[in-house]
Amino acid sequence: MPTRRWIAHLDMDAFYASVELLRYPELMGQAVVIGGSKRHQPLLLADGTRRFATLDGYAGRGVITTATYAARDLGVHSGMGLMKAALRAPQAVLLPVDFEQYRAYSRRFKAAVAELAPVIEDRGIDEIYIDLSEQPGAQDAIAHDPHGGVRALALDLKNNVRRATGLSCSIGVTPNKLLSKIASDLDKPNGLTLLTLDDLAERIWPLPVRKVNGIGPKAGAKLSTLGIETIGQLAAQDRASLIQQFGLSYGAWLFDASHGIDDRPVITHSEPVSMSRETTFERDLHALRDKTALTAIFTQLANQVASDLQRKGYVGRTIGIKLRFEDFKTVTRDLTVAQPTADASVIRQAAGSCLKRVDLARRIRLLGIRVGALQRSTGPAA
DNA sequence: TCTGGGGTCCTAGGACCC
DNA sequence: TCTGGGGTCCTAGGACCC
Repeated sequence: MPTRRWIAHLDMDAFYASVELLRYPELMGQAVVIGGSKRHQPLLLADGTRRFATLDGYAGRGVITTATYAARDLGVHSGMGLMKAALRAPQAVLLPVDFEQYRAYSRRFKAAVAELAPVIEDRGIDEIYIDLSEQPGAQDAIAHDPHGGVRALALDLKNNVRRATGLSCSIGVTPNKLLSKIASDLDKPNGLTLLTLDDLAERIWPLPVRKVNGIGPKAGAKLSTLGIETIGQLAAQDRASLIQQFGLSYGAWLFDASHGIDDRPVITHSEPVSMSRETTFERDLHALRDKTALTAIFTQLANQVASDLQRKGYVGRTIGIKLRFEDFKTVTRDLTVAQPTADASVIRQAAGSCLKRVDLARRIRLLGIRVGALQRSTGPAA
């Protein structure tokens, strides 16, 4: 392991929305949000132009998965309910999600990076970490002129991604994953940010604690009640008091993170731990009054998760369900069976016995089925 | 006008075994 | 028989991420 690592974090800019703009270039520069169901597919008119749905009057339970930068300027962002977004930006164009298309572009941008730098960790559909430390050829450039060499390599990555996909991305390059993740966000879109530990106080410490990957809503709120808003303020705490407030594991991690310390390697291969399917109903359903509909959905979820497992070549031993009630309270139940399976009827039956252990007095808004403790299946599905 | 769907990891208690 | 300690598995919930 080299003493000095160079780790890149590459994040595609407004990925889903940008893929849609390739398909509908006439929307370039406009406020566009992606989310919801296939109902609002654009209509091709007789004169060859397209008619797009807008957020105005949207009714339903969808959320925004991605918004263009123009839409973000209107105060809407990913995760926001579409009905709330419709009040803020009624004229924004609404497009349905097309995961198959995004997955195709995801494969393309990752392949374009791999041509130049093969040590890649997948972090979902639109981002990756890349270990540049051992780059053959880059090594000399890095040794002679660390910043120039690394910058040139990162620019090559951006160019290759654009050539292969027509899309822009933002890259952060630093000595570790934690800092690179923050850095890639500093100059979005189409950004390139190089930082070393010498830049910590000036570039990282002024940022809000929530910019750290791993500090979420709960930890952020607790830090705020302690008067800690920025990463610098977090770094000014002593380790012992953070451990006292947050426990040994998380407290020590908070301390290290605020000082830019992160030794995690770039993981180039990982096996899935679980696979699941879940669905939120258009209206809340009652276990007795809507028994027929619920039964059909339950069977469909079991079939879907079974076919996912079979297609990808896995079997699992722990079968579980997830329910979310009308009051948004969520419960899970699971059951570990003797023989790992990918069989829809076995999964359905085990999930059914989990369901019997839940009090179904309240109406249900979400139902899910999960299979965990996965192993690779050998031969034809058991 | 409440909040999608797909994941990972951690914690904690109880069962069970040696 | 009145009572230790360690290890692993199972289950439930929750924080967090993309």
